[in-house]
Amino acid sequence: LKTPLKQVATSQLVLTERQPDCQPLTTPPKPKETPPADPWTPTSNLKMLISAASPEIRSREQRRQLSDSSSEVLQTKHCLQEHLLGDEYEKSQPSRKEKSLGLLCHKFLARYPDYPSPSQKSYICLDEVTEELHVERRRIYDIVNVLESLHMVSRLARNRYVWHGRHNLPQTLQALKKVGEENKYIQQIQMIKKREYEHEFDPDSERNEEMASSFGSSEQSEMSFVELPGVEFRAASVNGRKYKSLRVMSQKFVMLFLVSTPQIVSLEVAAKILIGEDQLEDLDKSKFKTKIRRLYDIANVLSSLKLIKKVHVTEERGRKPAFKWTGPEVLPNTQDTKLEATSTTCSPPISESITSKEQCSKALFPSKGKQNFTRHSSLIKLVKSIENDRRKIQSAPTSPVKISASTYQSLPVFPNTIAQFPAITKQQLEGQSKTAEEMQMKCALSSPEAVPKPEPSQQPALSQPLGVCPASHSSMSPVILPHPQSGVSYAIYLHPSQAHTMTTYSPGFMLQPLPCANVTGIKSNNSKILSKITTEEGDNQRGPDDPTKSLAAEERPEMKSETSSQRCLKRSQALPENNLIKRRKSDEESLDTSLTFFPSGYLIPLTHCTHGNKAECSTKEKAGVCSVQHTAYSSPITGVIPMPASELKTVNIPAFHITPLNIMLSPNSIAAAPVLSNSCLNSSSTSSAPNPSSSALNFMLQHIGLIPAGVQVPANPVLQHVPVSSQSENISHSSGSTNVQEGKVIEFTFYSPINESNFLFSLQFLQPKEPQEPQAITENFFRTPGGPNTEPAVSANSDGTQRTSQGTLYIPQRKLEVSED
DNA sequence: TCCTCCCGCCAAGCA
DNA sequence: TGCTTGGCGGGAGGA
Repeated sequence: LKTPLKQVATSQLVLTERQPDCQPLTTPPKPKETPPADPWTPTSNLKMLISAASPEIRSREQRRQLSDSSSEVLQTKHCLQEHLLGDEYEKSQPSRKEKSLGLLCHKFLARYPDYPSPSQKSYICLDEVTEELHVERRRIYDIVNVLESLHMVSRLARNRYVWHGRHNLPQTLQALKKVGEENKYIQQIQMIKKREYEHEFDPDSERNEEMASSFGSSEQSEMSFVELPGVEFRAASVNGRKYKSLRVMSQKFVMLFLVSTPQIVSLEVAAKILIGEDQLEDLDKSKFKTKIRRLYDIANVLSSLKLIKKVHVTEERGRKPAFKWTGPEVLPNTQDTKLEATSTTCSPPISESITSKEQCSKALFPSKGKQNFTRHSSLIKLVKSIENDRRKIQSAPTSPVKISASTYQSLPVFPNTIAQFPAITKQQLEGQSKTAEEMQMKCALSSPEAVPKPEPSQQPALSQPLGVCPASHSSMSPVILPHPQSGVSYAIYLHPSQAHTMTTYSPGFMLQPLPCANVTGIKSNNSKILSKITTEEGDNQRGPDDPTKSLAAEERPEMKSETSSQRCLKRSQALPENNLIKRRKSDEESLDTSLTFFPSGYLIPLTHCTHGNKAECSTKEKAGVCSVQHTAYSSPITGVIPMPASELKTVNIPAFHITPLNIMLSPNSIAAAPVLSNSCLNSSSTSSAPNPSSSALNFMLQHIGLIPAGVQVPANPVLQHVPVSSQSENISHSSGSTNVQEGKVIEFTFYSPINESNFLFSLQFLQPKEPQEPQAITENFFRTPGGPNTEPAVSANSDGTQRTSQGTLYIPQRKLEVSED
């Protein structure tokens, strides 16, 4: 371990002290010397305590100490300090040069080894760095962003980065070179130079238009971050800012060097190219100046990395600042198959569909090999979604420790591609045709081995995702997957008629532990589609007379490894019971860690299942109904088939859970029953409406896309019709939610800000007394009047509320014009 | 004078 | 509401 640089180090000192092989693997201790102007007085002691308590104060104080010499500020300081803050203070202030980003970067780099041991990860805590380097966070971000662009660091969590050193540099440079070539930066540079030669840079519109068209002809487009497999891009910002961030700019800048011959790039040319990519129409001076500023920032960091060196090029117009590449030579790519660096647009440079497909697939599903790639532009949405998820992970206060690439890829079942599954499936959904739907239904019904792959033409570049989707992909609804050790079953419900959702976006596709053994599937009236229910228990759980044994065996491949389930269980159990949504989100965000995933359907775990833990479900062949034979009692679960708001999709909410008693909807975990156009269910009174479980309700609404994630509707939504309960409530649940009497039907409308529509929900809480009744109820409940193969009709009430015919809730397209009630 | 780039405002996003 | 992150441009230091 090497002692870090002293704060007062001059640039020369920094340069001499920075040794490439120094290996400070941990954050070095804070330098002991105190600024001469800030002696250790009671006041300063107090200040220290205060600043220690608040980063903001700390930062402010640092700012003051470093640069604030105004008397106004000084008056607030200790008299002794103030006494010393005169000339002496100013003299003690580092000069502008000493505060340069390049020097700061040297200091920063000196803290970490160029090639850290893979076994020992160096973590970067921004707070520590800013404190120890006596610098504002903002400056550290500048450095880190550039380093991130070279995959020398990666964001781990809030305030926390991982130091990779230069291990990834060759790969990164090669990838950048490839992307640069594909983006035809050489031509752009030549074009700009040619123009400069012919004319001075002229912001006249004509010239700009030419330029714009030229850039357009070169098929430039917004480029996003070039990633490396295993070095995940975890930008904090998931919005558009990311795409003009310092990271991206830095990569582009490096690309220019790598594709140029000689490897000298002037700031002006670089700025023009970067501007040209971003906003061709705004090729104004201010933009140019801003780009130049940023390029200086980047160049300072790259210079500190000894990748570039400042030079000057002399042209007709005089001396111009430029930079020369002094980094490692990047060999040309001779084997494209080995280097999957693609333009983020992916589309223009890669013309062949297969290539494009493969590349995009690889971009989504990086193999373990040393492949470089960028993301296909068409997948930016997916990437955003993924990054959004990831960001949530990293931003969470309890962000998990980053999983290294090796860990990532050594997960028993899922590569890190799983983390992208929701987005992938979402993408798939958007492009789905009916044929695909049928195929997916078959897929869902078939064994894992028989999972049909979508037609390439329908889902270009995504067949791979499907191919690698978990075997559970083929799980049909509902499926009980017991947890072998705990006896807690996992279940997934998927309404047969919604088989197309099997591969569609399913925010809640992860499994939740379902501590319930008995589940009844919902039979669809669509004869073509059969529910399938399986149970699988651990060997120590399986009863000898398990009627579903064979089926379970068939489904066994769908079970993810025990470790996955266990982790899921543990994680889930560790979370508060009453925080379903958070749990779901949290788990969802942890996809890449350990969870078992199901492509569709989701669960609200039973919060109370203390009696039974064995699933003994018999598959009612073709009917897909699992009758319950156990005497175990448990709370029902709710399942909702998630669907995209972008399409008019049917949504079935079929996850009724049948205990030996009956089918029922948990009072504390609402089952959103399909809307009945004219509620055939009992309804009469509007008083004393039972409150649906807030968490379950929100869970449902969020997952069917009616409210954004994170938005919570009150526990008592707008209940419009509250049918009278036919039975007295005798189920109690510990979640604290209002008890709901069985048989009670709650009908309420909900205005979805996302869809800008009103939706009418009917919720029924059932608890038939006979075991067989639930099936009938279920069937009735989900029977579509039109009969099999008939799509339920959507009806709009006069008030604009979207109603569906029996059994299905239709979610309208976004922007559907319905009255907001 | 102009290059260089520090500095910090402020917005976005998230918890 | 507070914090993190980072885009952005004013304007100052230095050559």
